[in-house]
Amino acid sequence: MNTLAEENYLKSIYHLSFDAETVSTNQIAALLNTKAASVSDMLKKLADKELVNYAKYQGASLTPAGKKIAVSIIRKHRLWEYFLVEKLNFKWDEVHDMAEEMEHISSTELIDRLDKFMGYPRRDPHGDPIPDSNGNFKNHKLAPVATVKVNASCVISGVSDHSPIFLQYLEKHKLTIGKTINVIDVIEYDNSMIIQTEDNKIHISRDVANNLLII
Amino acid sequence: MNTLAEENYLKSIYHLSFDAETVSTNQIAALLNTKAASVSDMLKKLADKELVNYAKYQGASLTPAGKKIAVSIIRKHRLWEYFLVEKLNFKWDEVHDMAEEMEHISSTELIDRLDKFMGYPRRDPHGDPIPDSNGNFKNHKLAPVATVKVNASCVISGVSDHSPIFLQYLEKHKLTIGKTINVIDVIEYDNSMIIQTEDNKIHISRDVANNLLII
DNA sequence: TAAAAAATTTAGACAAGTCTAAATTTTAAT
DNA sequence: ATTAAAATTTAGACTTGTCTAAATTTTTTA
Ligand SMILES: [Mn+2]
Ligand SMILES: [Mn+2]
Ligand SMILES: [Mn+2]
Ligand SMILES: [Mn+2]
Repeated sequence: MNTLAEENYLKSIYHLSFDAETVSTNQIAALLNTKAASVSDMLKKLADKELVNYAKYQGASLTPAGKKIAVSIIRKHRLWEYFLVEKLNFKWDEVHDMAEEMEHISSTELIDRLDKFMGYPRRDPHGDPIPDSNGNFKNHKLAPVATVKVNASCVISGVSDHSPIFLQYLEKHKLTIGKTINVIDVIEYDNSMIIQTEDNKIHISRDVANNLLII
Repeated sequence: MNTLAEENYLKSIYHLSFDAETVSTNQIAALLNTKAASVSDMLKKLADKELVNYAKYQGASLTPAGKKIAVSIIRKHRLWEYFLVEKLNFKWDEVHDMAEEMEHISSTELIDRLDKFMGYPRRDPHGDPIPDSNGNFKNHKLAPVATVKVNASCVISGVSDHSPIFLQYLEKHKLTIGKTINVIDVIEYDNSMIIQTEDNKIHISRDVANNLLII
C-alpha cells in the first residue's frame, strides 16, 4: 500500500502537528534525520497521493486519509511496545527501536488480534494512549512537571522524551508511570525542582521537569 | 546489516540447496518471482559480501556466513508463524505471508525472548523444524505419502506445498500434522491413493500424495 | 522597506533493486 | 563435432529515496 518511507513521513507529520496547525520542512527533516531537500521531494509525492496538504514554502498538514494511516502506524507501534514490555519482559527504554520496525508489519487483522490477545490495553509503556481499531483515542496534551506549583501533588502519566537515557534515569529514580509526586521546592536560579516521590526526595533539573508529564 | 532483498535471496538459496549442491539463477528467479537478470546482479553483490559462492554461469551456494543468516531468517519466520497460530489463533494457512514480513525484524534478542515466551517450540505450524538460538536444528527430509506402500501406516509430519489452497484442502479433510493414516490402495492409472485417516476414508490425487509428508 | 538571514525548493547525482532486450555461454541434440 | 536450444549475463533504462550545491522564496532585522 504505502512504502516504509511514506509511513514514516506521515507519522512524523502527525506527531509534529500536535503543536502546530502546519508542519515545516525543516521540522520533518530534523525528526527523521534527513535533509530538507529530501523532505520537499517526499511532500510532493504525498501531496500527489492526497495524503498531505502541501503548498510550496508553506508547510504541510495531513489530509484525513493521511491522518488515518498515521494513526494506524501509531496504533501498531504502541501495541507492539506493550507486547514487548508485558509479554516479553523488555524494559520501557528498550522497546522503541524494535517497535519502529514492527509498526510497518502491514496486516491490520494481526494487530487487532494482538490487541485482543493483550486485553485491549489503553496506554503503551510510556503512558501514550493506544488508538482502538477504528483509530479513535483521546490524545490530550499532558502538562510537564515543570508547570506544577510548590506543594501541589500530581501523578506521573507520560514522557515527552522517549530516549533510553532519559527513561533509564527515570527508572533509576522510580519516576515511572502512575507514581504520585509532590513538589517541595522550585529553585528559581535554574528552574530545577525538589520533589517528593513515593520512595524518596530528589532534585530534578529543568530538563527533566520539562520532559516528565503529569495529569 | 543486510537489506530485506539480500535476506530473501539468501533464504531462497538455502531452501533450494536442500535438493542440490548448487543452485541455478533461474531457480532463484522462479522462487522469488523476479527475473534471471536481477538474480545475476544480486549474486554478484552477495558474492562480494562473501555470503555466497558464485562463479558466472555455474550457479551459487551459500558460504557459512550466508547460511548462518539464512537460518536465522528461517528461525524468525517459523517462530512468528508459531506465535500467530498458537497465541493469536490464526489458522495454518493464514500465517505465511505475515511471517514473510516479520522474519525481517532485526532484533535477535526479541526473537530469543519470543522463543522463550512460547516455551521453545520445536516445529512450526506446518511441521517444519525451528532452529534454536545457535542455529542448530535437524532438517531431515521427509518422505511424501506417495512413497508409502499399500497397507503401511504413517504419521503426517509436514507439507512441501505451503500454499493456502493446499493447506485448506488438508484442513478440510483433517489431514493435519500428527494424524496417522493408512494406505488402502494405489490406483496405478493416475497414482492417486485411497487412504484411511483417523476420521474417514478418502481418495487423494497424486499431487496431494506428493506434497503431504510423513515420517 | 531594503538588506541579510533563514527556510525551502530545484537541479543534478548516486545507490539499491528491478526490468527488457541483446549478447554470451553452456547444454542438448543431431 | 556442429548446430540448435536453453540458461545466464551484460547493457541500458527506470523507480524510490537519498544527498550536496545552487537558486529561490520567505522571514527577520535594522
Ligand atoms: Mn516508541
Ligand atoms: Mn511509546
Ligand atoms: Mn511460511
Ligand atoms: Mn511454516
